[in-house]
Amino acid sequence: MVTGSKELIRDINMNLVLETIINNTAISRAAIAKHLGLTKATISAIVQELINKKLVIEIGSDDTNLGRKPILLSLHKKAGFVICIDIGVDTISALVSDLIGEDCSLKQIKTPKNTSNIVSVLIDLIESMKLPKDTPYDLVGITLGIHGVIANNQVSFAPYYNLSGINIAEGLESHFNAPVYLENEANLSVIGEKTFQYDYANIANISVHSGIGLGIIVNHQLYTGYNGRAGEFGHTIIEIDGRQCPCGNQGCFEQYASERNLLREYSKMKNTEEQNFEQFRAAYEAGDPDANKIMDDFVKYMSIGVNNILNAYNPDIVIINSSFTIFFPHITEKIEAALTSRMNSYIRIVPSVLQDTSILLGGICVAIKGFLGVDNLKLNHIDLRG
Amino acid sequence: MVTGSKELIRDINMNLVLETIINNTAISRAAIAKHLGLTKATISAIVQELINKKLVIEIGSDDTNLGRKPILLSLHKKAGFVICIDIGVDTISALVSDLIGEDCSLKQIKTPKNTSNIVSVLIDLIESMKLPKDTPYDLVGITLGIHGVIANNQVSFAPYYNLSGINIAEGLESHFNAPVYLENEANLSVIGEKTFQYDYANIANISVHSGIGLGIIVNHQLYTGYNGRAGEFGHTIIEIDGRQCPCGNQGCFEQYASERNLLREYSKMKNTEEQNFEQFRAAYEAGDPDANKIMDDFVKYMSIGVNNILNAYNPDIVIINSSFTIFFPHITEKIEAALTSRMNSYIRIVPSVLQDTSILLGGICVAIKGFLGVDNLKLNHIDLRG
DNA sequence: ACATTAGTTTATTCATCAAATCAATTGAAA
DNA sequence: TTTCAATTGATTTGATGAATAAACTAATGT
Repeated sequence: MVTGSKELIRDINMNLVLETIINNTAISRAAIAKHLGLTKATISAIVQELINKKLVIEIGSDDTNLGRKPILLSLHKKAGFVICIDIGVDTISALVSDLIGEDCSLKQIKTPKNTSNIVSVLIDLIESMKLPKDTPYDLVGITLGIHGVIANNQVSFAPYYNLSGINIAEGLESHFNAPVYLENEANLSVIGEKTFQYDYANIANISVHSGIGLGIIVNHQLYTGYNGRAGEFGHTIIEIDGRQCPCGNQGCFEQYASERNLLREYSKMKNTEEQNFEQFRAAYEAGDPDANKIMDDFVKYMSIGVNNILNAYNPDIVIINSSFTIFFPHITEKIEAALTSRMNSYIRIVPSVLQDTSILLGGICVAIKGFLGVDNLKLNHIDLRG
Repeated sequence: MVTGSKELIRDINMNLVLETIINNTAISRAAIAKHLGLTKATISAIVQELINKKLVIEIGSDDTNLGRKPILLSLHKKAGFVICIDIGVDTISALVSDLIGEDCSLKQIKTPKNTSNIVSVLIDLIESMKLPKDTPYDLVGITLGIHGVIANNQVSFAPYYNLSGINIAEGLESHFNAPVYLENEANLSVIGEKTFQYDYANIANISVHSGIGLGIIVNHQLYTGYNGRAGEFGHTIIEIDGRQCPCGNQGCFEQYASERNLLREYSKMKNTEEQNFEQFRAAYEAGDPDANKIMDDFVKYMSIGVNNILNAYNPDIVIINSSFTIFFPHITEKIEAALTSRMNSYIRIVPSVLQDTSILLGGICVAIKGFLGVDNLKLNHIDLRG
């Protein structure tokens, strides 16, 4: 039970001050006081505490044309570092980052066939990376991106690899002495998009890959549902008695709109085995009518999915993350144009900007938020492939 | 911006104390202190303030077998009263209630064809009712249930009557000098169910009538989305290129599962005009095979809708409110059995208990919550037709 | 009389606020 | 060039109010 106390108000105000400093990059005490509506005395006291904790540093003064020059404050971005590891079906990707998502380093390995000793694989991976040295806090959090359902920081269901029953978090926590956060990949994606790109209160982020997942932000917070299964949007039904899905349903959305199924349809048309996305893309750009038909299907099915999201969640914005939107970003305009309901007011439908980095960047945010205690983090996007 | 301050502490703790008193019906200061983890001194001070404000009364002592007998505290349920008016397509229903949803009185009138002077119609209706007298606060809130979309406490879209552009809230507020809350009917329903019946953190409440609406509770709070259109679940698509819907889409859920459409299908089978639900019900109970087929369709379509809700929202519980569930409550078991996905873990699917009173009772809760400032209200259900 | 539980009183702590003060800077008047 | 008013930033000081701990009073049964 959260009751009111002196400690609570200090907590609230300290987090707000820290949040203000981070989200404004460089700001003075006076400006923070004005922004938050607290007195300068209060802000000075809180800032002193943050400086003592080595979370905030003074970075010189600003150029103003009247009165005493303000001392600019900034997050001490090298106070510690965080790690996100995306455990993909084929590849495990690890990203080390400072506290603002800058100065990252990436390493990738093959996902082992047998995942029973995943904890030691991850420990070896982390220890093989170049980690920042001599920081006040060192490693302050690890996030694991999982292709599956998470409940109580454990994998409760994963279709592509067997991680259920293994207590990954505890294993890593005791070895690195830092909190470990497990989260679904689609959920990390939406956190990444919100933090680095689209700072809205309510967001729906569709991740279309082999399956289809939906990351949901409600009132600035990730929504995961009763037991972590919110956003299993690929298994909503869009066709009565439709195509059989391995999940047991007929007519699941991902039997129509997922990359895997669209490529399968394309391969059928071509009477070949397993066309990959690159082949499809080349054919499409060469004007191949079959590829064109597949693209039309993608637009048609996605517009149904988007319609269902709008009428169910009514988010501020819908973000689509898929190979299709990576290579043909303007496809979202076609999807928007294909919406038929006149009940939908104008809502932005946009392609992901972070693309395949959204999971890792989202994971970085989770660990940073956990360490700093900041509710609503805003950071600048740094393109990893720049 | 909500910053920490002394007032905030008092606010938080006062609301918690009030909430504890309401939700426990009768409780002592010592028990509140234990329940909230605050000291007895704090609780005594807050309770004194609440008694001074005439919101809480002492109602004698409890029977214990050792030590001083505790003084039981209770909400002063006659400190004021609230009103909810459900503006239905055919009927306007008004309910006056004390502060715990007991001691209600109901009045119904026909909805006027022309709703341009709706404000004066509502004023006349309220003034024609027997209202409690000589209470400390008198009328403390009015909730209006609207069959349409609400944004910023105004009607932004209503399919069955024209209320857009009329500032109903302001008109009533200035006349009665009490806050007026506008809310969608499906949203009021889910608030009613949560407060009086199913106290879960995440709830999806399907209201099936002429259309299909969904009231959504996320983290104990109503979720309405970016511009109040969350839960327009009747216009999610369950059939690609399916039945034409007036909204412009093809294959909307409510073209299959709404009462109106099922009765229309039934009438077609019978080659008669406009069978009503009573006729259908009689035929079904007499074993009519056509009626049986319609019932099977309802189960089939609803199981698709429920599947989509489970995979999108993953709520703690799904509540279904319709004529079908009122007269055949066990139908929810059939709907549950018709779910085909093996990915769905066990989630309760239940018929509404409040049935057609859920809107009015939900509206009462909104006004009470607004007056008392209590976040998480729990009340006991009083059956209006008892 | 004593153990036990309920509720109140009192002194202390701590985070906020308002106001005064100190600090630093500009620019115009002397 | 010097001086000083104006301005803005940051700190210090005393007051306020709400929570706490601990001591106290109140009531009750054995």
